[in-house]
This record gives sequence, structure tokens and C-alpha cells, in this order.
Amino acid sequence: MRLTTKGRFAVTAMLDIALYEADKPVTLAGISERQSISLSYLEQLFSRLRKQGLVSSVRGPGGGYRIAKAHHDISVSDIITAVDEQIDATQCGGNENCHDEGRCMTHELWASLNGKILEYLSGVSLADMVDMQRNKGAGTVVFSPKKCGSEATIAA
Amino acid sequence: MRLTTKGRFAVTAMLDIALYEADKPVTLAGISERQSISLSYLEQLFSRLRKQGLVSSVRGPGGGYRIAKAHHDISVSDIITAVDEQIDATQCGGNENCHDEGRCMTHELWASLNGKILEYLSGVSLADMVDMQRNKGAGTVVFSPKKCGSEATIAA
DNA sequence: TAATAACCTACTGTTTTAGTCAATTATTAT
DNA sequence: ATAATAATTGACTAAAACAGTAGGTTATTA
Repeated sequence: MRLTTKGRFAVTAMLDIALYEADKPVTLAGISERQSISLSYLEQLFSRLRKQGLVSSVRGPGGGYRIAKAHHDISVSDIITAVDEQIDATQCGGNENCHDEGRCMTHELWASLNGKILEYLSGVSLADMVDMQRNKGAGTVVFSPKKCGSEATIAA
Repeated sequence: MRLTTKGRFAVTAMLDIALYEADKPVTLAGISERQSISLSYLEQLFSRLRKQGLVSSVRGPGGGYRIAKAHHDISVSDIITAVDEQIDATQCGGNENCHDEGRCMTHELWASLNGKILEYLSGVSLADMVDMQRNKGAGTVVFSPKKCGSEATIAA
């Protein structure tokens, strides 16, 4: 998988909108200032976020961006995949470059890891992040994992 | 975190040794052939694996590499950190580049994800991989996670 | 009609990845 | 002794990805 500043900035920016959006949409210039992220870089990111339907835009003065869905319907993995365009740890996509028979020896390991990461990131929603941010300094916050006991089962 | 072919090749190579090591140590040339990994690239990787004490080397004819510890005492995360020299998803290491107050808004999220990944990768040992590889085609293999219900608890 | 702000495309410097190449050192078999 | 083997070391490199910059266009509102 790929976890870069692109994904990190995207999550930060989405959280920023979720926190500051009220009657008016939030401008990229505002996000840029508050989070110290380059405006042009934000534009690139939001081009993708908009195409994936995560945000909606309003042009002209007083315009900006809004979160396009309910906050608990957007997961961190949604945001990262929107800007990073792949969240895959296998690299041997479909038993391509493993010269022997089919998939490489460690294929199942990476596929399983991939599942773990995705399971976690898709279990944290924008709403969770907002709650966490608001409760900061107020004690302890717990990320709630969806369910328990989901072993990585591999069929040979 | 950083998950590249470097780490993948290292795990594959270690597994190869674990499978083929008997009375004789295993040569890099042999690994190179079986796993189609460049010999020179393997040399770089094993330089680090040796410095981390994961393998021991024997020079000269009949020489090669051996796994230096018990197979169940080497985890996948040990191997990856040995060659990749960082397994960190935060990037703001110690509240450096967050201009406001201390750590950035999403710091806890990445730290928590980091913990998840590390928890999983350190729970899979070389011995597990060997078992899995030997049991291949014999049905279903399950990676045993250490324990259950380990929520990501974040103190604000 | 002027300001605002999204939108789009192309370009760029730096770092990382994934190696290659060439030489050296230690060990064993002949 | 010496030749072959195999680890060990260090420097170098092409290509890709990352992290932006720059400059312009379009739509909307005051």
C-alpha cells in the first residue's frame, strides 16, 4: 500500500471542512492557511475528491467546498483511495511476475495485511475524526473497531 | 509506513532460506535463481539482514547464509524494519511541522494505524510462513492473530 | 464589471526505488 | 600454492514517484 502526504493532507483537509463548514462552504485558501498546505496542491487533491463524489463545490465569491455525504458515510479509506488511487500491498496484482506456478510465496501474507489495513481505515469515519477532534483534551478517545475476531483466513 | 519490494523481497528470501536450509547454508545465487531476484540486490538486502542479526554468513565454497535465530523468534516486521529502516505512518515524527499547537490533527489516526500494522506483522513469524508454505494446497491456512479486542486507545 | 474562487494543464526539483558494476576479502577444494 | 567459490563493500544510475509551482481559464456574486 501507499501512504503518503497526499493521503494525509486529504484526510486533514476533509476534517478541516467538516469542522469549519457551517452556513458557508469552506474555501481552499482557508484550508491552506489553517493547515499550511499549498493551495495549488489542495486544488489537485480536491479535483479528485470531487470526482469521487466526496465533496461538492460552489464557484464564485462566497463559494468553496462542502462535504457531499453524511460524515459517518465517509471513511478514511474512501478519502485515501480517492487521492492515492491504489491501496494494495501485493504488487503482484494478479500472479503476474511470479515465474513458477501462479502467485508468489508471500502473496497471501500481503493480501492479508492489505485486508487488515483496509478493515481499520474503513472502520474510521469522518464523523469519528470530528468527534475525536472536538473531545481533544477532554480525556480519552477510543477508535471503535467494527467487530472483533475477524481472522485472516487464507484459502490455498 | 513504507512497504516496497525491498521488504517483500527480504521476506521472500528469508522464507526461501528457511525452506531450503538443511546441512548446508543457502547461497544468494540459489535464492536469486529460485525467486528471480537480482543477485546484487540480494547482496544489499543481506548486508542489512546480517547487521541486524537475522542471518549469519559463511564465506567461501559451500558457504552461504543461515537463519540466525529460531524461526518463531523472527517476525515479518523484524525483517521489514531491517531492510526498510522505518515502519512509521505518522511523518510528523515528533510534532515538528505542525505549526499550531503540537501534533497535527490526524496524528493520532496515523499513530493508531501504525500500531495496527505493526501488531499484525509482528504477530506473523517465519515459522508461520514456513508452515503455511508447506501446507499449501492441503486446504486452508489461518494466520493466528495474537489476541482479540485490542482497541486503539488514544489519550488526548 | 470587478473581485472571488473553483478548475485545469503543464512543468519542475528532489527523493526513493530498484537495481548495475566493479572490486575486494575470506574460505575451501584441488 | 592456487583456483574457484561466495560473501562483502562501495559507488554509480535510469526511471518513477512525490511534492509541489506557475499560469491560465471559467463561473458566480457584489
